[in-house]
Amino acid sequence: MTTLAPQYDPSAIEAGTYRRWMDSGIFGAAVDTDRRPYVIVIPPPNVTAVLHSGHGLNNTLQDVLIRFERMRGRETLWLPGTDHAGIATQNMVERMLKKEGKTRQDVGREAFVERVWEHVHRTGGTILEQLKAIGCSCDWSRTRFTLDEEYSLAVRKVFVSLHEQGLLYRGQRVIHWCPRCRTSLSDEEAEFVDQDDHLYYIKYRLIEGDDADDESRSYVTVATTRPETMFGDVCLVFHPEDERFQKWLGATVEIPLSGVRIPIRTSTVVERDFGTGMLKVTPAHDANDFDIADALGGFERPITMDEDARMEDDPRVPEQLRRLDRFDARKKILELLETAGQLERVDPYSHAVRQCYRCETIVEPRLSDQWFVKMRPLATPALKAYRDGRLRFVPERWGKVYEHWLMQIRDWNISRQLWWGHRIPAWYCEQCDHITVAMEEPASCEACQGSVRQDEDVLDTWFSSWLWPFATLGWPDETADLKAFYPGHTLVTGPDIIFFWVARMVMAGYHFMGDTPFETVYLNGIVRDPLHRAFSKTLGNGIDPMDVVEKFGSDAFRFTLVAGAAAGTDVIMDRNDLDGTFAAGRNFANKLWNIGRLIVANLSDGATPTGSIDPAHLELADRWILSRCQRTISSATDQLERFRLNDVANEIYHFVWDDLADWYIEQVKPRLYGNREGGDTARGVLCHVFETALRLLHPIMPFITERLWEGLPGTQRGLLAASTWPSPTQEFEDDEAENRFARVQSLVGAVRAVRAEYGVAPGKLVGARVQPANTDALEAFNAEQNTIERLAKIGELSMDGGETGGVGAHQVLPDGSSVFVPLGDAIDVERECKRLNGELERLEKQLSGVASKLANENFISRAPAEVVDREREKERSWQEQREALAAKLRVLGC
RNA sequence: GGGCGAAUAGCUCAGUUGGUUCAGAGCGCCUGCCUUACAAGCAGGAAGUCGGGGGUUCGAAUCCCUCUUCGCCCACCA
Repeated sequence: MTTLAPQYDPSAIEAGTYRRWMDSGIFGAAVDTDRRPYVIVIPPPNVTAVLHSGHGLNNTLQDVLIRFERMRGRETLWLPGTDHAGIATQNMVERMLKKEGKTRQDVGREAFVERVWEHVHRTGGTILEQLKAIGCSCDWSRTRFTLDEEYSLAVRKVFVSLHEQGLLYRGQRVIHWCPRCRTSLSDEEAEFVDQDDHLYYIKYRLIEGDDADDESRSYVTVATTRPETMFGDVCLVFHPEDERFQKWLGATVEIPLSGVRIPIRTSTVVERDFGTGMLKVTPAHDANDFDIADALGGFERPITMDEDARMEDDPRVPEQLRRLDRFDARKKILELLETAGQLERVDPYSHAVRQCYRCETIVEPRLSDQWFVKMRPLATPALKAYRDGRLRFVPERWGKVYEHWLMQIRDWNISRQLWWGHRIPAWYCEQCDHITVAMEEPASCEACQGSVRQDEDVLDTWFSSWLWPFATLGWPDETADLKAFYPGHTLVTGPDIIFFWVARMVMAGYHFMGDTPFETVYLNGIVRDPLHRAFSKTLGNGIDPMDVVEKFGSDAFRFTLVAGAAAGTDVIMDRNDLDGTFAAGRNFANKLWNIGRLIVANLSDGATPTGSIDPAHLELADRWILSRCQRTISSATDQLERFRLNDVANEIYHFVWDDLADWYIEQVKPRLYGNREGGDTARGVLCHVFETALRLLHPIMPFITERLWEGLPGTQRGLLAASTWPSPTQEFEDDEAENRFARVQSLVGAVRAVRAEYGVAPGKLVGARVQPANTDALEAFNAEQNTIERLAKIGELSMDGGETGGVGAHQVLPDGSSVFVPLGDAIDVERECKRLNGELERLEKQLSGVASKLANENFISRAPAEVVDREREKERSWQEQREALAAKLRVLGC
């Protein structure tokens, strides 16, 4: 046992404590055990990420669950790792290159990928070290990376199997194209953002017949938000039942500026009330238009913009517009249309456009060849799992979001035109049309033995992360890990990736493993600033968890997050007020520390070994705290099982601070000091209760509890992290003791209130006479004399002081009993009267001031209403104060 | 356009099946205390028409309707 410093210094113990856990190997999961497994896979952070508060919250919650289940005796596996995060990481390295004035094309694919690996090897995995700093008890021996060689094998295996099963195909579709990242994106990666925009009404010249190139031309007006796409138009369509346009069915119009001629057709997709009721169809640059043109049949799909979203160098595009960026082109086109008199009007129009989720560039719909996964067959079991209750969400409402998405799921574009990621295992024949899909590079084309070249693209990052729960365990091999730890149990993540990741993991889990990868999805909230904005790098409003750990300790950080975040609710943190934000956790850690110090200081001589408390010697306060302790155990266990982690934190907090520190410890102090009667019992109970509190608190505050645990007496107690969660039993539950102690508390509270009110000096004893409301209460009070006297010994209260009748104050207790607190001997009545009279005088002066103000017509009529109200409020509160003072003076008889 | 959520003390938020325990917590504020575990503390205190309105009920912060204000998600009216 070592001595403890008066103030808790987390930095002095945390690193060493973590090392002891690591050395003991308790974070490692064993496969050869009878214990029931409990598995969480970490949401793998980007390999180049540094820890932010969101990670802090997410991983703390996981660690709380893991440590809780570990202490409950389950074989826990918390599997850590990182994600290669295709676009994000590639962008990061591209930005680095840019500083050197280079692009990835300049350095070439191989050198670029080499460069990314270098970066990953140099700075990657920083975040994992930071997770250790906040106490995460992952099984680090099983750390995985989504680009590990074994992991890549799983990814290829999945690609090949899906292909064999007919669930994977290469198709030409209009996909979301990010011209900045120069890659296609899935629907989920192209997020909606509202934009104030314009609707342009453009006049297409009507060609009456083949030879109608005369001046009797009329126009058809079409509304569009993207005039720059019009060179890719293949027809105009209106609703087949729209009377207005019937006469033009089959007619030909000319695309403005380019003069390309296109027909007018019909489609039921058209909304008659929108725009002019006439829609331009651009199959290569709009997904809907693609479908319309496809349904009509027989149209080309001209691509009129290149990969950088510049107007294509193509005969369809007027020469002066070629190579222009799409938005510059739009401006130019509008000018030209205006000049030509073909811009009928421009309406303001706000709508949602899609942008790249990584760089926020507006995406351009673009026709291209991509690999797609047929999702509907995969979605079916994932939906069923939710509906059958095999998979549940906390909070429940997210389940509906999950369900809705799966019901309207569309095929998943998994090709990315990037260099960083899993290269698509498909090889194209140079001679024939055959595509060879295989685990390893084929020597030649399967069909014709021609030479082959591999697909240039890589796979969507999420195409590897959706395998995380089983690919990390060695799949497709039938490893011992896989057998032992699949399916897992809880997934803790943010609601923002329900579609990207959660739903897809469930689909992959059922498809490849035949079971859900986890039973419960716990969605944590988002960490926000005081203006409720999410933390972001660009806003600079975030809090670096490492700063907090350094300043207040990991436990303060963790406690604040856990206590402050009910499931699914956001956590507010103010980077400009770290002290305020983390006060609860920091103060609580210090409180624990000092309870520990008191115990250590008083336990050295003759502590009763924990667990051998003799019921016969227990006093009321002992029975009370043991009962409260037992209830806290039951309740905390229950709340933890229901994922109400904030309730767990707050309940233990109040038990430790209010019950243990403020009442029990104050009550037993007299027994603790020296060799008093009952001292050993008090020490035994105190030790037991505190030890229990440490166990309960350990999952939330692992460092300080481990250190304090180490300081408690008892040989070979081992690590708290490897110890057990207190079992919820009824052993010490004692309603009677709780009720009776509650009466003591109310009595003591009443006396304290009187003391504060009348300025009784600290340390000065006052007496109290209780007139119990009924015989039950009378008995109870008589039985509690002992306890009350104990409290009296700390200098606040005695039951025998004071004269009946004399000067004193009455207080009514919740049970109806009344307390009389004689004050004659405790205060200098004369002086107190003088003081109170002085106060009263001052109040009267203030009151007459405000009264005359309020009587002043000018004031009432001219001053702003809220000022008048404020004065009225003042008057009211001063009048109340006057009443209170008068009452006090009456009590004191002056 | 559809859906979900939120509105409770100055601030950030709890409040589970409608009922003594419901009007709470932390921070902040006011008063008094350096009491031998802790001033990162102790004791006491002020502070809220539970967003507005209506309804159900013996009883509503809680259930229903409606309005207002915010936030999020989904969506092929270009």
